[in-house]
Amino acid sequence: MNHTVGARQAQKQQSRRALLDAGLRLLADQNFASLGVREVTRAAGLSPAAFYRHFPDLAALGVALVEESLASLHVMIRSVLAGEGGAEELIDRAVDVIEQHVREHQPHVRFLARERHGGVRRVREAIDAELGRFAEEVGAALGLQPVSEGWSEDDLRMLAELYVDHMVSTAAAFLEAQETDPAREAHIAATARLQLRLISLGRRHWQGS
Amino acid sequence: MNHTVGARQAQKQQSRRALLDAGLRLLADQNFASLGVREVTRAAGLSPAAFYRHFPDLAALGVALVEESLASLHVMIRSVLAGEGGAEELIDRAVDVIEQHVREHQPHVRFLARERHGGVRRVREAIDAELGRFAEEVGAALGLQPVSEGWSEDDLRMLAELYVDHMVSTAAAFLEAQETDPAREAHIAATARLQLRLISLGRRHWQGS
DNA sequence: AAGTTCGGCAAACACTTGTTTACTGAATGA
DNA sequence: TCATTCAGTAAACAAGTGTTTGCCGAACTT
Repeated sequence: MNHTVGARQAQKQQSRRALLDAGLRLLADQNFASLGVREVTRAAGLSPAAFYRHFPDLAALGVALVEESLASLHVMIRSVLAGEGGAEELIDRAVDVIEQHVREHQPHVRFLARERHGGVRRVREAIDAELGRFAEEVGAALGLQPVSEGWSEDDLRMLAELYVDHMVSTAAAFLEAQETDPAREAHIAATARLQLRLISLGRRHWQGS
Repeated sequence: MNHTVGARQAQKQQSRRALLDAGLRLLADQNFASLGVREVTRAAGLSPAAFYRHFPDLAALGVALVEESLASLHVMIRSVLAGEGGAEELIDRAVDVIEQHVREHQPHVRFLARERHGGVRRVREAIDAELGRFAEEVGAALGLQPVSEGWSEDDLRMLAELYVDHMVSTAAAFLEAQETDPAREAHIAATARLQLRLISLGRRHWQGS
């Protein structure tokens, strides 16, 4: 939608990108609340004042990062639910996709994990709202599966939230493993698969609430 | 063990407590990494230099808080597993106890939720290690239940981790609800109960991995 | 070609920060 | 009673902070 070009806009976008990237890079080993304007601009190669040409606040930069991070999440969920196959195939694919996603978007995922319960309210709420919409999307997709015949709206939502929470926990575990003990990754994946199988077993025997 | 008295020691312990309390209070709306020595001592009514009579580091204070927080968690788990009753009663009691625990130890729980993936490695690792031991305790308790006949060690551990992760997610949800929309608490409790019922259903039909 | 817009800069504002220093004075022990 | 211990203090250190100011000069518009 925003294919305004012109050397002016282009360079502005470039600086904005530099700020976002610098922020994300710094967030590798500190949390958002302890980030500083000067720190970010220094890492981006800009002057402190330049920051305010792009964001009114540091929190605004945080919200922008949330949007970026979750856009990639929505892409991910679709690639899981899109394919064919039974429960087993779906579980395997889901865990694979999560693992790969964490590897490829490590900074974004870490940002989400860290700030989900972090100290900056606006960022926290943005994440929670988006994870809610995420659960809704999962719930709708679950409703289309044959296994869900006879399930109420509420029960579907409950199940979707269970899946989303499990996904978040798994992603966080992958993250921690990748930066401290990569050998654990396979074990985490195996555990996650078993847990999903157990949940899907409970789902098949569910009689409604 | 430490019933050393003497007016001297007593007052020192009192100051230490003041520092811990002040820290915990400040952590209500910021994360640990952005905490400052001056900030804590100011809130505790001491001079900045006094801090170093008690802790070498701010991280040391953080680790002390982790220990406090998790002691109360272990007490909690025992009070859940101690009682009698079938799966349904156990689920109801578990959710009740979590809800009550979050209410009574809000600052500690928030601290754990926030710093579990927070920016200070030493604190993060202390929490993760303790949650691991926690899962172990749950796994052992699960193994004693009749439903677990024929379950392997690994499968029990997998199930225990699922329960612990679920407990953490639920606690975090209660926390968020309590400070933004207390009316949601009942709904969260109901959802958590349903999810636990679904898991326990899967558990009854589990054939082993 | 002349005029306007505006992203970026250096400098200055009034703070806050962690940590060390030399000190005070009450509790302790001989 | 007198000497020692030691939790707590005020003051100073150099270095960091967010935000505003006036200005420059390249990119745009007319």
